[in-house]
Amino acid sequence: MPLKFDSLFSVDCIIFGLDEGELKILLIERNEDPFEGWFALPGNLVENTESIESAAQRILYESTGLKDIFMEQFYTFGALGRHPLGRVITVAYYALIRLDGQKELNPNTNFVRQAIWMPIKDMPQLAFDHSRIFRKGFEKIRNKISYQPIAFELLPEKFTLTQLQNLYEVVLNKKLDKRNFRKKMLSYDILKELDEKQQGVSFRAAKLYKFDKRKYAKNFNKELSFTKE
Amino acid sequence: MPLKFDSLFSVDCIIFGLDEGELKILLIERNEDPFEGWFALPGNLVENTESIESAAQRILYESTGLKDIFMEQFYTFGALGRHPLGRVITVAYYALIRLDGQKELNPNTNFVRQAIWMPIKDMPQLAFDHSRIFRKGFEKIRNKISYQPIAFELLPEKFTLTQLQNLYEVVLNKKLDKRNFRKKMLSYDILKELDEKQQGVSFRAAKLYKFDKRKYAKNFNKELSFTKE
DNA sequence: AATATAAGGTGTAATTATTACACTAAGCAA
DNA sequence: TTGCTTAGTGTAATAATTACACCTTATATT
Repeated sequence: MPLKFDSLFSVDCIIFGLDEGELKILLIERNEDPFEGWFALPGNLVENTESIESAAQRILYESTGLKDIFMEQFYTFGALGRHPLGRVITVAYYALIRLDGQKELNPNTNFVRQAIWMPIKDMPQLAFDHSRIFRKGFEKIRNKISYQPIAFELLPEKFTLTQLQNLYEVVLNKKLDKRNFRKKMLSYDILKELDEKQQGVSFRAAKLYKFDKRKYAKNFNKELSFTKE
Repeated sequence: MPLKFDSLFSVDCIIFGLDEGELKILLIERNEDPFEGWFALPGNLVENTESIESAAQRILYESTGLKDIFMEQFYTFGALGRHPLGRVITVAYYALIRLDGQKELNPNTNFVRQAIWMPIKDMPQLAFDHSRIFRKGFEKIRNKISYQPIAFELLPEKFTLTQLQNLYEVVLNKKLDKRNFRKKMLSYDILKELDEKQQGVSFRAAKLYKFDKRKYAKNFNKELSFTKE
């Protein structure tokens, strides 16, 4: 095997989470060179005995303690200068996760100093070309949320329509009309209205809803459009 | 560099062309093992001194003689068993090209026995996991043609509205209404109507149009929707 | 010259989707 | 009881989509 074809490759993950209505992504602080002390996307080299998907799962687990997260591949980055130590091609994944209460992060590999949830509005400069990867991934979910029911993966199982609308507004970075949003969302008939209300709020409590996978599967071979306006 | 991270990786290309209204893709017949004598997508290993994009260009040139084709990356395949000789991860690209008259193919590398234009309706089983790659790429352009002006890259510079409609019908695999198609397409104001007509047809000649990049750039930051119906 | 053939080219009405817009209701807190 | 905050609701105007059929024009044939 001639050396000129030899390369390393890696996986990098953009993990989105919603914390009190604020969109965050998971970053690690690097504990080794290059870029020691910098924030980066969780990622590492792929071994040649594992599939890319399972590498993504393993690396995420080692960096953060999180397990069994559904991830979707979105792009592969291989510019020549992207890694200071030589040719490393990286396959980028994103995932949307439900934080609910527990969001402790427990990295268990020594090249990670800590893992944190970073509000996307405060994103620092990242190591390597990770800022670019992040922008491309964020663009991807912004686009995807408009026609696929991925918002529900970020919300708690039971949510109010206002929470749902806020999420769309945060991701799309624009205001939506309350009446139109509700009318449209309900018209798709993919939500189940529960007999429950929000608890512990100091104002009129809103009805809770669940995303109904059954209805969704029944009503949509074709795509939705959640966001024209 | 520990051996367990060592991998090879490659680029595979799906090149679409339109030949007398028929959609074809470019295949090579392999001249060496594994899969000697099988048809495959043009592809090969990426050297560690070239970017993925330039590797795609180089490999396409070696396999077919074609140069300076715009290619877009769409997915990376890395299942463990996908290559019989070991771990090879492949980055897949597609391109749409204008065949016009000249469509001779001149492979100049000895692992390619011949390169041919294969009608997509006659696609044979391909080497490696290339059938799967093809399906995913075709799905991608089918999706993309619905909201981006990529159809024009396949057509000759001057085309009739019927040719344009036929292309949409072939890619989307459904009939469209002539009046509605024309109304909508013209409403986007991205075509330039020429003072010329089709030549050499044995029936009433149709007006020729050009895609007008200027108008397109002016009229669209947002996306089109060519195909609801 | 007349006719046949084949595709080019065109409009309207019904339906559906999208947008803009503002007030009352409910629950809690002071 | 009053005030505060968010929940929840409808309508009318506009725009987009769909369904649908006939006349026109250029060429080829007799």
